[in-house]
Amino acid sequence: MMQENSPSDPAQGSEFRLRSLDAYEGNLARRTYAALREAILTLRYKPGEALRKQDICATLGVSRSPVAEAITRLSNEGLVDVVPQSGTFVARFSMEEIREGAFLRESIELACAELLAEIITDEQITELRRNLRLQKVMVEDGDFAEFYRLDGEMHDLIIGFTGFKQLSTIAKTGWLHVDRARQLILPMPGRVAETLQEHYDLVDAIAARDPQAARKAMRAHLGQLMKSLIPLEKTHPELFDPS
Amino acid sequence: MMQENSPSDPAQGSEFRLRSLDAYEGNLARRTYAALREAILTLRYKPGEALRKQDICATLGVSRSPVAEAITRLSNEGLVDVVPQSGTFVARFSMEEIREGAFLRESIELACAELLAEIITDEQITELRRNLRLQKVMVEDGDFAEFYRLDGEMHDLIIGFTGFKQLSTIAKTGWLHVDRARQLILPMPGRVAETLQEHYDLVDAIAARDPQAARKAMRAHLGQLMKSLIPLEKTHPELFDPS
DNA sequence: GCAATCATACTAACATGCTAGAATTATCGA
DNA sequence: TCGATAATTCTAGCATGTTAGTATGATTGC
Repeated sequence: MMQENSPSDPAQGSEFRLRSLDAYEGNLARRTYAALREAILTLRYKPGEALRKQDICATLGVSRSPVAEAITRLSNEGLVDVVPQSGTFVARFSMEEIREGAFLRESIELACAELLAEIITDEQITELRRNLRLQKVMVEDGDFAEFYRLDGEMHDLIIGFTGFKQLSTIAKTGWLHVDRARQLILPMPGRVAETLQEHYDLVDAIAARDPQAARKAMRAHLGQLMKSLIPLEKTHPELFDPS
Repeated sequence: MMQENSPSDPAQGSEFRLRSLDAYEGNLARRTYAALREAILTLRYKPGEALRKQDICATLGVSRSPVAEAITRLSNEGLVDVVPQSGTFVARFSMEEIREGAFLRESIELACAELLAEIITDEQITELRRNLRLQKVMVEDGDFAEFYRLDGEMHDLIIGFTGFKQLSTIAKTGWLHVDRARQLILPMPGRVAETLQEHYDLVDAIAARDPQAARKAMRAHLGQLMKSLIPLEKTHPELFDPS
């Protein structure tokens, strides 16, 4: 099996890319997992790149056990590919997986929105609206990072309001690949404003207790996102699975 | 933390409950995971029971490493609860988790059925119908185990026909808790016949390319299942999470 | 008899040694 | 010069030693 390193980064071995473990919580294995996951999702580890266990151990100051467990979890989530007796590689993008993640999230959130239209409380609507107001501020200030954080929080709120505890985790796991790909897109002010409007439409539909409209808004929203992701396969072919 | 063993089985230590690893495939860790998972899902390991790593190692003839990795995976799926520095316990049933698993699957399959209504091919419809004919035979013969296997296969087919590769795994992971609880229900011939009819309705709706009808059929199907699961909390309180 | 304390026997979590197999590089033959 | 082969150096996977924390049972003090 051959899986070339990026030829551009021969001397980046000294790992600046992993945050210290005490930025996270849990046991060593869980924290190691969190650190690696973040580095992969933010593209500090590049798709196709080999993951050197020894370097990771040295950088984080832990033994191979927690690192191995972390890699196993990442492998289960599809963020890394493990090749037996050979190596572990950061998974390349796959438009197929991205579509699948988006479909999964759409499935879950459509179902949640539909359910919520029946059971949502006024306090919960207020919380969603508050989140939207914050989003608006971030768009005005051009603080895209915080906007995306609030975006994620809003989706979390919608799922969480159903009362289901694990659903959000599952939705986010599927969403990982989408999130990683989204890092490649420079946020365009105009597009972000549109996104905000889509969020308004979605919350309005839920608040109006109109499942059909909520479905439509959710569809439109995710459809727009996919439209922005599809060109990536052409512009960054080296980051994608040959398929 | 206190988590009493079932007082009824003091001497069942000798593990008859795990199938040999060569019944599965993959590396040791994966096979160990599969063996434990099967034992838990078939209730050969009872909810609340402590999992003794040493016994498992001895029974399967492997070291602690693959067992530890297997338990980590089971923990991620919610099938076991790990108490740090204390012990690992087979997760008790939780009606909340069961509802959530059912909701997740419903979300996914509704979305799939809706999508399929647009893209399903005649060959795929034929395959579904063939599966139904087999189901009918099993109902006639009273072979409930095989019926349930075909049931699962049918759901897999529906999801798989969308072309998404991972979706089925996710749906099944959420379904785990439901599946485990279902082991407690004695299949009643009458109910199984009804279930078969629900399957017919579902496939008919998809084949007729009628998303609305497909949604309705799927809803009805899973609603019936939940109805049969709810009484379990009363009849087997010791297997459920105190909540 | 009963509550508090202590010793013991467990466990998960972590560190590390070992092995087989794959990729890479070096060596050799033409 | 080039292609095949052999040696080296990687790796994942597995086994096992070690540590720290928890639950349990015995012992003590009253």
